[in-house]
Amino acid sequence: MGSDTRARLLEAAARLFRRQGYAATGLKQVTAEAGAPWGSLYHFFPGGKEQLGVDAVGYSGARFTRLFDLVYGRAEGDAAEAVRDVFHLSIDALERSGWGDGCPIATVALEAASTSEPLRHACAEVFADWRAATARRLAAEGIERAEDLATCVLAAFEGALLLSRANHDTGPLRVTAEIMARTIRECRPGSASADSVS
Amino acid sequence: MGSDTRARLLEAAARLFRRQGYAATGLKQVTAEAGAPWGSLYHFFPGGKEQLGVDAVGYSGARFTRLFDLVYGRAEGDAAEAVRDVFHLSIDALERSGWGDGCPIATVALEAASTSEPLRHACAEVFADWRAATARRLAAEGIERAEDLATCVLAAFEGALLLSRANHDTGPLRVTAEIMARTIRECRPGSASADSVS
DNA sequence: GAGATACTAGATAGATCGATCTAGTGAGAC
DNA sequence: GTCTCACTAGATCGATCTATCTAGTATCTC
Repeated sequence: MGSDTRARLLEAAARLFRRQGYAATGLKQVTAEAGAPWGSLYHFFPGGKEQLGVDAVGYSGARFTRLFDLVYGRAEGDAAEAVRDVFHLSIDALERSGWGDGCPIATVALEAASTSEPLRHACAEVFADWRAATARRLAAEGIERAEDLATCVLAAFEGALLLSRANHDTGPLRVTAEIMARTIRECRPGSASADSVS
Repeated sequence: MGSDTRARLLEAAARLFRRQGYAATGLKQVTAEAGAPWGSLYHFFPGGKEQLGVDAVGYSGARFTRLFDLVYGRAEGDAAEAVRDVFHLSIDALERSGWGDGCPIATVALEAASTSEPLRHACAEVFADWRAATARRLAAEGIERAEDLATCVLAAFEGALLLSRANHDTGPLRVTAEIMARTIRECRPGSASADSVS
């Protein structure tokens, strides 16, 4: 047992979907990148391309959830600092990969939003996980309405990643990181404007 | 002169790219949707699919720039209110179209970011226009670092649109609109935390 | 009317797509 | 040994893709 072919296929698919999207990625390219025979693809993913997509989204999503939990679990710094760290991890990944490694889910999510219900649902679940991880970190600091703030933080992160990738410039990620960190600090209990909302 | 075939092709391409992305949209589908003959496509867009993509991005981008200027040019409400209005325009479009009409650029931008330089550049220019329009509106209210705040607002908008589309739920757009409106108000001169940054 | 230009119309090419199918290989069960 | 089953290997299918090519039609100029 134990052939790692399935894992290699999943990894290759995740990498290609991240870089060039779902529709632009051919299954032939996936098997070539994975060094796997064509026949193995339909052995491990009898549901074809859509199943491979769903599984790859779940795979990438889980990997990033672990990464979030790692950063959020660190002792140093407050929640604002932790969020800043997440942004800067993406900055590094973007620069190191030549603007290739953005969000592993976003492209597929947009492509599938009105096209494939299983794929869209898989993306939505990943986003929910990321949001929940962020919300827990915010709530640990006593921030009220942590769920809503986490939604906004995740949205700003995804959007900034999109802008930075499109512009080939890390500026949007850097700027957005600073402003969101300040926004988080202002939501802390005891902050001057924390309860200016209700 | 005066055949509107080119305009119909552009409109159909923009609509399809918005809904299902660049790679997933076939040129056959574009001509069919436009009611245009196949031959006309390469007559008006000799550069093929890529030129059609670049032109469609510019077309959609200009249309939205006009829409932004319209909303931002209104007399009623402050900048925070205006930004809120932009978010809610998208909420309406999303609901009316059954989650189809998101950002007309974002999907293509992500697909092209590491794939087609001309296409990526076209998207970057559109984003720059949108950011500039937002920055002007913010600066008109005396907000400092309006460019940076506009970047953040645009990022949050794009990200919230992505999340709402993936979740089939306007919640992320609504929540993010409120938080960004508050953030803008806190950046106004005279606000308690306006100069707590430097 | 003649000729040039702009556009329409669609056949066709050649490549590639996702998916199915058959045949073969290899390791473990008994 | 041999039976079984997980997996490999790739030929093959029909559909669809982008792009090119040739004709034909309409419209304007002169």
